[in-house]
Parts: sequence; C-alpha cells; structure tokens
Amino acid sequence: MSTTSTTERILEAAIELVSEKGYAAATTKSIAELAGVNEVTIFRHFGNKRGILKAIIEKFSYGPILQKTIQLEVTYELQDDLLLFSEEYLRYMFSIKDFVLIGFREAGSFPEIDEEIANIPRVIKEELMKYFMEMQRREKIMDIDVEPIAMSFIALNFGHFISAARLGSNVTTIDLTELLRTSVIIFSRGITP
Amino acid sequence: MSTTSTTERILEAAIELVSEKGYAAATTKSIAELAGVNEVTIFRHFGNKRGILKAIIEKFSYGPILQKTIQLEVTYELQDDLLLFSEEYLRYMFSIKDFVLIGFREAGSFPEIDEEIANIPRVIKEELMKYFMEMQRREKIMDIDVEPIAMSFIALNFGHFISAARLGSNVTTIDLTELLRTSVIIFSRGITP
DNA sequence: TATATACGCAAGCAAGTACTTACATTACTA
DNA sequence: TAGTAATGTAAGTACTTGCTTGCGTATATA
Repeated sequence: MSTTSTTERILEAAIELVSEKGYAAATTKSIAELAGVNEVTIFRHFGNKRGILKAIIEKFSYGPILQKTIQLEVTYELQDDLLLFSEEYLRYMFSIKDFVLIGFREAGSFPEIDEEIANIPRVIKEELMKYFMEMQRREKIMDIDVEPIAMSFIALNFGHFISAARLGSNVTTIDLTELLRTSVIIFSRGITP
Repeated sequence: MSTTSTTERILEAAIELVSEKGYAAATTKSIAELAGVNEVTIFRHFGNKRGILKAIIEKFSYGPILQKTIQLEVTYELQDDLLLFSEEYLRYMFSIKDFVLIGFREAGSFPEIDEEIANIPRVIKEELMKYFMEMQRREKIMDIDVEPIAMSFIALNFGHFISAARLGSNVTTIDLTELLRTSVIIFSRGITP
C-alpha cells in the first residue's frame, strides 16, 4: 500500500478526473480505480458523490496560503515589485490549476466553488490597491483611481495564466517568463508619471 | 410552431444546456424538451449525441473572427485604435460566450473544440502584430519584439472578458467600458517610445 | 487474547441514459 | 389526388451509475 492516507488518495484521484472530464463524467468507479481503492470505500468516507467535491472545495479554500503568497518583500521599485508579483501569482495559480479548472466547469452545479474562485481576485485586488496607493504617496505612479489599475493588472496576469494553462504553445512559442517580463515592462511604463 | 427550423432549435437548446451544465449532464431528453421537439427527432437529425456537439462546433467555426474592425477602421492613433479594438474584441467574445464556455469545459472529450478555441487568439495575434509593426515603422511605438506585445494585449483583454463573464460584479463594481478605457490608456503609454 | 476499525469483495437494485423500432399523423408537392 | 418527407407517440433494450447490503479479512489497540 502507498504511504498517503486513503482519504487523500481518493481526493487526489477525484481532483484529477473531475478537472479533466468534469464532475458528471468522473464516475465513482473510475475515481476508485485511479485511487487504487474499492468503490465502496469512497461512500464510506464521503457518504455520496457530492461529498467528494465538497471535500475538494474545503481542501482548497484554505485561504491563508494565498494571503501569504502575495505578501512579498516590496522594494517600492515599481518594475521589480510588479515582476515579482506576477511570477508569484502565476506560481500560485499553477499550484491550484486543477481547482480553478473545476471551478470554471462546475460553478453552475456547485455555487460554493464560485464563491471560492471569486475570492482569489478579490483578495489580490485589495492587496494590490494598497500597494498602488502607497506608490502614489511616494509619487512613483500616476495619480488616478487605483482600482481599475489593480483590476487591469490582474486581468493581464490572469490572461497569461489561462493562455499558458489551456492553450499552451498553440498560440505562441514564447515562454511564459519572457512574456511576463515584457508585459510588466509595458505596464510599469504605463502607470509611471 | 415556431419559425426557426427544427435543426436550429435543437442546436440552440443544446448550446444553452451544454454551456450551462456540461455535455454529460445535458441529456438528450432535456435538450429535446427545451427545443420543444420529440427526443427521437434529435437522433434523426444528428445520428447520436456526439453529432449534436459536432454540429455546434461547425456552426461556430464558420463564423468570422472579428475581421472587420482591425483592418478597416485604423487611424494610427495608438490609443484610439487600441480602445476600438478592445471594445470590438469584447463584443465578439460575448457573442460567442457560450461556445467559449463549452470549449473550456469539453476540450478534453472533444479535441476539435480546442483547435477552434485556440484559433481565435492565433488569428487575432497575427492581425495585432501586423498593426504593431506598422506602428513601429511610423515610429509611434517602441522598437521591441511585437509578438510579446500582442500576446500581452490579448491577455489583458481576455482577462477582462473572463472577469466580466464569469465573476461579474463579485470582484469589482467598476463597469467594463471604464475598465477598458483605463487599461488601454496604461497599455498605450507603456508601448509609446 | 479480545475487540474495534478499516478495507476488500460480490452481488444487486432502482433509476436514468443513449438509442432503436414500428406505426400513426400532418403537410407539402407532383 | 396520390405520394413523400418530416415529425410525433409509444414501447422497449442494453447499459451505466450511484449507492446499499452482507460478509470476510487484516491490522492495531486495550
């Protein structure tokens, strides 16, 4: 037997299958098979199929990780800070990539997921706005409403994430770090007074 | 009876249900019901369930991608052009929103969709690159590789689209046109020499 | 040693699903 | 008016799916 707990193995299998095929198409039988567990064991652990997804949501919605991720060491050098943020953001998003995918897929049938997914940009927006306001105080960026600035920067990074995660090299062969560098340069110049 | 053809009514119902619940959860019975058609009629028209989705893919892949705006209405005033492009892009994306959603959901089971979805940014990228190169010739934007510039601008707009389409007002209450204006201003300044 | 806990295995059930077949009905067309 | 194409209706089939039940087995703990 493997070292990880049964519950954990079932969850991992479920995450993989649901993110790949969707909730309905990921049968309890296939999940059990991938987890190397008898199908009955799933029901003993989670009650019913919905229970698996509820457990997945709980597992990922452990928010503090996100909070920690964005609180980086700021130097108040605009370009450096934004690049660091972008890199950290993408690292985080890739670490929860499967969950984001599940979120986009099953939001209709599981409203709780929508809640969690929407929470990510909300938290990030607040943090970014604080940073931009401080930068305005130091007169290092333009003096306009910081919320659309923050939203735009998030949109930019999120766009890169989806592009890399779902389209891969189907659209461009430029690697992600290179793309990030360019877009951060553009954005920094764009909000510098 | 309604004026639209039976085939069309079935397709519309299928698009609505599949984009909302996913392919597996959208049963032929429910599609028939929504279309106001007997279930058997579906099989007479499309052979089997997969046939419906194939028809959906074909229906969308024949539509032109953006097309008109970029080539015809450019003024070579950077900010004006980019804003016009952004608005047109979002209008287009919203018009095929359901299809994009289906694409993200069922790409795993229907590789043909992935092909079509990836085609959208690819075509747009080419168009944008041409424009940026012309702008470089006119010395109106910085002289760096145009591909990452184009990719960044697409990422930015795509991010706004997803944000508006899936998160709605859960993250920000600023309306989309306002957001677009700010992000275009930032981007324009960012690539101006 | 005795008992509880966790899991596997086999069988099965009720409900749903995609899909078929056979026949009746309507509407348009030659 | 006769015939053809498109749809509805009814019934059914083969299969899958989530879930349950009953029982046997291994491991750990008291």
